Amino acid sequence: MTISDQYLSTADIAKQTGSFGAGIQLESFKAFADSFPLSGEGLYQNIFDRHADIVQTQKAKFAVANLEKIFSATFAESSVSGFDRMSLRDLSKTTGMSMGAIYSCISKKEDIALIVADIVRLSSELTHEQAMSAGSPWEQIEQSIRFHLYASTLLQPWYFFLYFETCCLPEQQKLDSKKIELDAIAGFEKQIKRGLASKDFQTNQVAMVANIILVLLEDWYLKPWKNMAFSDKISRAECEQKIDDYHQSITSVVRKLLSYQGPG
Amino acid sequence: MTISDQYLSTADIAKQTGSFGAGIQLESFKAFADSFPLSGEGLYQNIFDRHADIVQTQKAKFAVANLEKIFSATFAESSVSGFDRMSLRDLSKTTGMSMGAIYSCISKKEDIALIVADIVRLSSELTHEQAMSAGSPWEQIEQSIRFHLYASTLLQPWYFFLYFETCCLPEQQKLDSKKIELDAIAGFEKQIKRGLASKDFQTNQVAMVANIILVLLEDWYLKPWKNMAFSDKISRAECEQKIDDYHQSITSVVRKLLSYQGPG
DNA sequence: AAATAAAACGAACGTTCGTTTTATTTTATG
DNA sequence: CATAAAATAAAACGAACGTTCGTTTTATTT
Repeated sequence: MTISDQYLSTADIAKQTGSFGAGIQLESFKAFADSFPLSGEGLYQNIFDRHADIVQTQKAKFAVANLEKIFSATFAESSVSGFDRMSLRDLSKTTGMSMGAIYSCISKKEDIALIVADIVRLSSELTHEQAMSAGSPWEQIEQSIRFHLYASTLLQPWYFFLYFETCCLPEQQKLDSKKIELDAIAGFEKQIKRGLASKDFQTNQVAMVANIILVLLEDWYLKPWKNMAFSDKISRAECEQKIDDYHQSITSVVRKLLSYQGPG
Repeated sequence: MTISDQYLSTADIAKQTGSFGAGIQLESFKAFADSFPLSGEGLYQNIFDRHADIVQTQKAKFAVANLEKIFSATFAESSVSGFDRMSLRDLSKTTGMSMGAIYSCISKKEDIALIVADIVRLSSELTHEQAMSAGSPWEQIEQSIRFHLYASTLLQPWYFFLYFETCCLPEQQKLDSKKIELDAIAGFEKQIKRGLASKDFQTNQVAMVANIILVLLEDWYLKPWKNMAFSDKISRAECEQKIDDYHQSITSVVRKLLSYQGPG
């Protein structure tokens, strides 16, 4: 059994609760953030629930607060110097936690990276599920891009970390990480082909257009300095505006490449 | 004086020799490889010349052979585990060199990353120079893309390494690395604006199109598993074919986005 | 053959890291 | 207040790391 197998996928959770990925709102970024299960406090509550074997702290209240400290500090430090160079002694200082406190949230340093990989995988599965929902081919693509932008904005440091620290992970998680990307491209290809079949789209570069969508989505969370949507200094309204602008840019390009003339 | 300042730029070299970046052929990949100064043996000879302060081995013959071993092994190992995790003891085993031999080519581990940053910067400057050459706006863009594809194919492990190991570098080199990307985008924007001015192109998404070109070029050397152009198993002719196919894909997309109807 | 200098060797050093253990104190909650 | 959970601070451990350096090998010249 690989490590990625031992945690429940969204499909498993859906079987149990019937509602994990359901009811996610796309009307606005605020509505999305409020309904997305991996947002705000819910994110760390999810980690606490999903990784009970790793997190030794028993009370959710303490675990959630400390996990937030650990991951925030990890992202801040490793985005500058890399995960390997971040020592747990540094982490202890920047979080204000003792070594003992850190080691009651994780059992080893690598757990931090493993949990990030798990969360991003989970988020990607939610994104992938949404892509299967009904609507015209164009609506589907537009909504998928929106979902991906919203999710990767909320989880920007997580997506960023997984992309650049993949080589810190065991072999299976490396493969999982690559599979996330390939699945995303395959999803867009499928949507484009559907539009070709219904004569909504016209192109002989299905793979290329799908790939462009993906790399533009990656660009969003990998190069936050290109857009300033992730700064703490801007308001949520400004952030929402930037996301909408970028969404508009991508869909405009894709519309042109798919020769889509219809509404939307 | 920053470290990047202490090595000659292509402009400085051009002043001295008048020919470092001149005469690079774009007719075919083979012609390019033969005329590109950072290709084959010339690459390590260049390192030996440019970094005489680092490389303590005196005879070029030995230095070139050992530098090739060191960098080849570094790229092989660090693309899997990352530069920080690659120990110099591993490097000693895989290269068959002793620790002492390694330390007569470099003065410290970080030198390896610094030299990679220098070579990629040099290659990018050559690319940037070429972009200034004459021709119609469309020819210029097409040629720039071709130059970038050829150079980043020959130096794929170098470009790849710099992208993923930037955080292992000192602050100045981190900034340099980001500047390379921003300059490339700015270069494409300039070319697009030129085409807009001459009415060859038509778009209201200059920055977006320039950015798309860049991320597609990055995709080429960052995700070699998408295309198999970097495998040792394929012939140079097959490799050239794959580059041409990808070049065709990019230019086709860009032509569409710039509404370019003319020849080419 | 002898001399020389470059190159290669590899054991050893000091440091840092992840991790564990210890004893003690603080905090939350019934 | 009582008690269990949580957090603290400090010390210690062993493994692994980058780096150094005295020595040996090799190639070339005298």
